Amino acid sequence: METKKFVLLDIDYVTENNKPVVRLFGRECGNSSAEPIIALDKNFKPYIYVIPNDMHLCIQQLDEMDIKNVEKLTKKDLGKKKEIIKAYLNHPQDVPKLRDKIRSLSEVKEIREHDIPFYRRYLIDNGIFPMAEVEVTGKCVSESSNVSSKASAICIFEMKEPPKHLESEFPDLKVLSFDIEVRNPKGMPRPEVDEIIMIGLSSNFGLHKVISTADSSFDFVETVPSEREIIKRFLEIVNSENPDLIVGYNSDNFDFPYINDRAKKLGISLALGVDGSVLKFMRRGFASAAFIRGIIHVDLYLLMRRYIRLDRYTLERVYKELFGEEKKDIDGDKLWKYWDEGGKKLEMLFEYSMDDAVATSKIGEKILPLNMEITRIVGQPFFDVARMASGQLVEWFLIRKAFEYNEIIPNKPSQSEHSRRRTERIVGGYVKEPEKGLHENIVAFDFRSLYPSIIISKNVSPDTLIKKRTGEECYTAPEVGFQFLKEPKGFVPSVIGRLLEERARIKRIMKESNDPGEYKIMNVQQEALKRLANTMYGVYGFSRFRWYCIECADSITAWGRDYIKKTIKKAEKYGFHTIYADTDGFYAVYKGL
DNA sequence: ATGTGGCGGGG
DNA sequence: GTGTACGCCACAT
Repeated sequence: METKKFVLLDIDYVTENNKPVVRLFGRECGNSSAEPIIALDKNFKPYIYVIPNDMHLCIQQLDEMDIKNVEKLTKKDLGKKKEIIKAYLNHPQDVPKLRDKIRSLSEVKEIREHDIPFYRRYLIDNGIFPMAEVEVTGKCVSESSNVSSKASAICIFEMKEPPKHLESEFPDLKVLSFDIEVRNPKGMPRPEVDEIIMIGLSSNFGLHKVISTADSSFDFVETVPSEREIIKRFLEIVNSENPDLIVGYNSDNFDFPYINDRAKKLGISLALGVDGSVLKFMRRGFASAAFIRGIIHVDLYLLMRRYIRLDRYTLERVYKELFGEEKKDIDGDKLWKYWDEGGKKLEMLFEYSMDDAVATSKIGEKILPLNMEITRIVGQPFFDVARMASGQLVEWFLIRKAFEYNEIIPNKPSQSEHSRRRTERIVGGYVKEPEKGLHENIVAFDFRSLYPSIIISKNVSPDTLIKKRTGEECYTAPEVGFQFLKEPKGFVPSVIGRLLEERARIKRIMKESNDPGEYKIMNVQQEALKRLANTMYGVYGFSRFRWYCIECADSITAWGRDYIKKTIKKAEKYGFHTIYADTDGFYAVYKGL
């Protein structure tokens, strides 16, 4: 038996002998030349929760269905203790196959946690976090230099015990950014006819180049004989450098699909994965996501849309917003002319290609740390986290917390429940339309984390919401009149409370820190905690969420309106006239008494 | 007011 | 893959 420590980058499962085998992908921390590790766990079983009418009869019915591996458990369901059944199944795919049948058993009141993807379940139940270190115990089963088409060595490790989470430093990861150029003389590039002419690469490990079929006097240009060789060279670089992350700009929907289409046409297998698997695409609703096993592909376009509010999200616009510098741009419709003309124009095109890859790199450097930190808190794979909306982030964070607090996770709303919820309207924050004119000597006031504070101080949570009045002490929301128990502390208020405490703790340490590197990391950590706390309110008001609670959402905004109105009134007594107010802050001018 | 359709980014 | 989902705006009715 030996142990290995590595940064957890990616996770999935494969099926062996009809049993799931979880695979953890990672690389030894702080050693950029270390080989990738794939740790296998054959001992994690899929399960769902069954809430029975009668415990004994229900177990009998499950037994008749050939579900013999069951455990009795006590869990909380929105704070209420319940005796439930944890029913193990053989394979994750048995869950969608069998759940309807289980649900319809006469002794089954409800089934729960039947739609948590297996790898997510694994992360939650084992308390391990992507982008943080894990320690595994077992043995290395192969130190192969030839797994499928992989050029480099890889360690395959068989785990004998569950993995352990290690409190670890922020990992130093190898990040490769890329960007392709296409010769498209007619409208948008069409992969059937328009060839790739350049692939620009930039990284934080010294690799900066443009691979192309054209010659150049620039040192950063590597010339190869054909488009086929451009793609092969790209593959070769990824396989030999083993970056932890690959970033692109709109690469989910353009660069990777395009490379994929061209590779198919040229008969190249895009074996980019750490396990030798090919580039895959996952349909995620309206969009698609490009996926490389064992390497995290992040599309920065998606992150930027979440990170800053802009009218447009072109690479140029985003770059200017973040760095204040203009980036030279070539009109997409004319790009092919630069290529065809050659000479000076071609050199400009090379510069543009390199520039785009570098800009992508720089944007990545700027926003990846925050998102990695969010990943370390939410505890789902970075690939997923980088594609989740803020509400989903909060929901998956709460799902993890629910496991820690021994709470059963609420089910997702059914289609009909979802449409019912959509008809419910929540009154928002208080807005006072701004007074026209140029105002001088303005004072600004705003509440710090207004909604999170209300949730905590008024204990606003679905499990503390009073449905029928008893004599217990409670908080009553203004206007709407909903009531919340003072004790015990609700699930969501507890979780937000812990987030804000942790943030305060980090901010305290920051004040005493004189190490700029450490300071920067802690600043990102507290920022991530703040963002998560501030979006927590959303889970109550978004119709498709598990913790939807319109009474909670309505009460929070009602208290918010109450607080700001009272504050404005108080300011008036001291001679301040408010000229504009919105939700959690206002601007005023001093008029005197 | 309500419904439907298209689009974002990329070259 | 314990799949399958956005949110906004323009335009029409």
